[in-house]
Amino acid sequence: MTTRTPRRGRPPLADIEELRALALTEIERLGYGDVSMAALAEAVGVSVRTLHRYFPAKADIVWGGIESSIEALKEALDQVDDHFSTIDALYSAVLGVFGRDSGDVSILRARLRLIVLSPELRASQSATFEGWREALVDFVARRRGEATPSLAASAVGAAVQTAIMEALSWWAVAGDDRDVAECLAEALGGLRELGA
Amino acid sequence: MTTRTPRRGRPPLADIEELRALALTEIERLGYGDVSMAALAEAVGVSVRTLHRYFPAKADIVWGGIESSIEALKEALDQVDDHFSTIDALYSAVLGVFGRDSGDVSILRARLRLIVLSPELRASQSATFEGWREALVDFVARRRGEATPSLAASAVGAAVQTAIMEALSWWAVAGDDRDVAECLAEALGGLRELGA
DNA sequence: GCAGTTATGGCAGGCTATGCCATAAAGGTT
DNA sequence: AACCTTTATGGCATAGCCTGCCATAACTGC
Repeated sequence: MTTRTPRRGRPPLADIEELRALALTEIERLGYGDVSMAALAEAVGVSVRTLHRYFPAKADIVWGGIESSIEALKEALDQVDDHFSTIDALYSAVLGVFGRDSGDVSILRARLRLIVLSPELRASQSATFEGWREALVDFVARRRGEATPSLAASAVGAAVQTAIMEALSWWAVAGDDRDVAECLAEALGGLRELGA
Repeated sequence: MTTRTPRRGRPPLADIEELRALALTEIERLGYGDVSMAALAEAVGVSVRTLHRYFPAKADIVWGGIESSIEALKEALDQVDDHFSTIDALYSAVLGVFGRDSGDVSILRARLRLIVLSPELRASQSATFEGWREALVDFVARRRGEATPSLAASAVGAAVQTAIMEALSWWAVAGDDRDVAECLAEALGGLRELGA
């Protein structure tokens, strides 16, 4: 891709995704709040300073790991049938991203579980989280025929994101008796009934 | 009220609300991110350690200042006419808390402005914020006839809180051409139209 | 005056995060 | 080969938030 530059100076020690995978293993083993950047640095084999260069903030290790889901969400939102209502379109697109059971999604679920179960991570407001919300806001604005998102679109987009996070939270902490689709349907369904 | 205990040991140096007022003045003067706990401690005249005892976290200085709004919100939600739809009831209650122009609310607005304009504060997920959401979730659950909040109620409550925060954000950063009621109406209106 | 109680404040330490800079490792140039 | 440029690394210092521990201060009751 774009990483095909011939490189001039000293080559990096490792790929960022390798480091992330190693770090996430450690985080899942010990818990996000109970493993320090120093411990992570030792676990993945770089200095603390370098680790901070790969991941500006500790939360980025986890949040950045689901960055690809934003692109997937955007694509899914673009491909939804026009005759769906906005909320149905959102449900369909989100389910398309999180509901499938490929290996990718299995990892994605583990990451989300990590985020959802760690208050510090939920609050962290990472760039990934922002991008995700932006995608939802843009979609809502488009549906409303707005060139630039109004307050209404921003509020709805952000609200939907919150509802989705809530659904994923319940799913993450629930036993095996509920699946993602069910949780998402209930959460977004509640939103749909609000107007009635 | 409940503070009428006869006191045994050493009396506190100051009332927590006095400290909060002093600290908030300093925070509003310099900006939340640009004033350290050390600076605040000096400004209000207590040690850093003691300041941390009054306010477990820096964010609590600001968030705690709008704690009373939770009670106000709960009361307002209790008194809404039953024939209002859920979303109308929420709009009416929230407007009742934030829309009036008493001196109290003027201070409340300043606090909210502070929170809304500071990313660190928005993300902080304070106890006050949690309590506020809890009130909304409980109301939604009650409306849905649930003894204990379901996922749907939790999602809707949290989503509504997000929409409200978005409305307050726009209002806080907007010029003087929009008032709170207008912003809240647009944000919640967007949510209402979602089901259509 | 003495004991018990409560609040304060200093100190040490752990944590995340950033700036600065010397050093290492690669490619290109002469 | 020697040297320069470029890029990455890692160590050091620093700032800031937060907590535990403990000595000390201030007030009440005996």
